[in-house]
Amino acid sequence: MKIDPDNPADLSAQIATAIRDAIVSGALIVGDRLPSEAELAEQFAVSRPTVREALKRLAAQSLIRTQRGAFGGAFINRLSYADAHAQQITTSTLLLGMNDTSFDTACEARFAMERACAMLAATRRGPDHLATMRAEITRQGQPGLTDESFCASDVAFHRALVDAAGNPVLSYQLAGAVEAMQPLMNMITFSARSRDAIIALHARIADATEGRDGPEIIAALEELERYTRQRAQSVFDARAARTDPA
Amino acid sequence: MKIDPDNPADLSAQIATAIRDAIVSGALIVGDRLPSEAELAEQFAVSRPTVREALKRLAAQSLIRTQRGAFGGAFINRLSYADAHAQQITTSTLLLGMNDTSFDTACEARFAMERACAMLAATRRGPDHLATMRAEITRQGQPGLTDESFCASDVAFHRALVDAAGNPVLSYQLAGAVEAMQPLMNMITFSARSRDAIIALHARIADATEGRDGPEIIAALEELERYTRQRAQSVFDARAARTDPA
DNA sequence: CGATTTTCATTTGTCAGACATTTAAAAGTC
DNA sequence: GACTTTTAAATGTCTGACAAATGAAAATCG
Repeated sequence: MKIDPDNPADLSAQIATAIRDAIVSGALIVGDRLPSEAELAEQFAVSRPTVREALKRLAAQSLIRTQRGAFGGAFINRLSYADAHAQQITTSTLLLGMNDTSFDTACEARFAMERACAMLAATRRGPDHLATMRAEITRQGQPGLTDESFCASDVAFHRALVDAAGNPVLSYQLAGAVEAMQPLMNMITFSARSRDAIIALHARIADATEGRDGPEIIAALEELERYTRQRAQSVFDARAARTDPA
Repeated sequence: MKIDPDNPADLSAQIATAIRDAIVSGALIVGDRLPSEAELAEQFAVSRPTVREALKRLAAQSLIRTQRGAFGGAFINRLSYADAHAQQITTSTLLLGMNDTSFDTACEARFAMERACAMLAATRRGPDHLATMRAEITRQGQPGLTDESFCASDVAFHRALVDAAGNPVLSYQLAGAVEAMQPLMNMITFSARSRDAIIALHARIADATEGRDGPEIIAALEELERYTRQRAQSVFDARAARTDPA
């Protein structure tokens, strides 16, 4: 674990990279304790604040956790699915928000991936997944629900479908795709009529999931994608006509 | 943008979260310049090193970039697909490596997602994608190729297939699933015969992509998943028999 | 002797002040 | 006007220090 002292730029970044590489390569494993900040400072021939900046970089990625006190220090963290989930959602949200990704592109990716869960969900769905889906459908039908709450419930419904696939890796990957779409979906105002159409499709998905009919889930998701993109298109068209009435 | 000064724990984490929230919510947009470290220190009523630790946390997630000199400072970074790609691969690799995720689970997720690209890839594939796929197939057939190189070429082949779908969001999401599998795949030794089987399936995928036959791509990928899992199983069985000859 | 309390060394969290380095704008010069 | 020099602002780094937490060891007490 060495750094290049001739490169006077970004010492803390170099140190962080060196330690990260040691973790990824397996030289440092979960639970291992890093040397104390003072010892690291001596090893890398830098000051303690510089070491600390490097450690904070790693902490930001949940690679280490720190503990104060005697026999405390920085420990290699087990990257949990929950941590990875959260990171993925933040990253995906920013990615969509900052790169003027078109609604269609995001929508296409999201439904393509969600359909990938359909067959597994049909096989492995349990009563809890079905219960969640039914509950969210009920909520979506309640009058007076704000658009934000409707979208949140929509996300919860689809998460239940994804989780029904019973594959944590798939759930983690899909989290970004499904949840990051929410800010984009929030830009769409859902009329009562379009809500009914969506709820009907959700019911169709829930029924198909209950009946373990994978192809039917896929068909319903395709229909939902088509409908969502059409709704978005009309919203965007209306907005364009309002701001640019030429 | 406020922090809780009564909570004396993790001031730098609080500051980082406050700024990150401002970015995610859109209060700070790409290109905006944060106040200088000295000004931030004054605003949050903390010292400059503490502010710096917070900024390094954000830099670790590629949320900001810093520039030295007059009129320098910390600027909100545009999160590029390339940055997100790299982060995703690191996170996914660590996730698989640290949570004793079974090979089957990872494999199932990876192929499920990859099949989600098949229809789009059949529609949108260009000559460059085909060329890459053919080139990698050729490389995979060369004698004397190490297992690591074979796996690397395998990843490149599948990346080409994913990229052929022509959806950057999908490419970003898939990067984690496909590339993070590589360390797991590297644990498998590929005999000449199993390489031939894989190459044959790759050729089948390339042919189907060329013929824009989405269902055939999916069928070939399913076959490949089956074969991969079978190979892995026999490798693990052999290993278990060697270490535990009871 | 056993249980409880106290002490203490270790380590992270934070602060203050300082200097080096980089950078671009502003001032000066020909 | 074009070029050079100066300068102010900002990050990068260092030194030294103190506060707070924490678990182990020592001391104390029943």
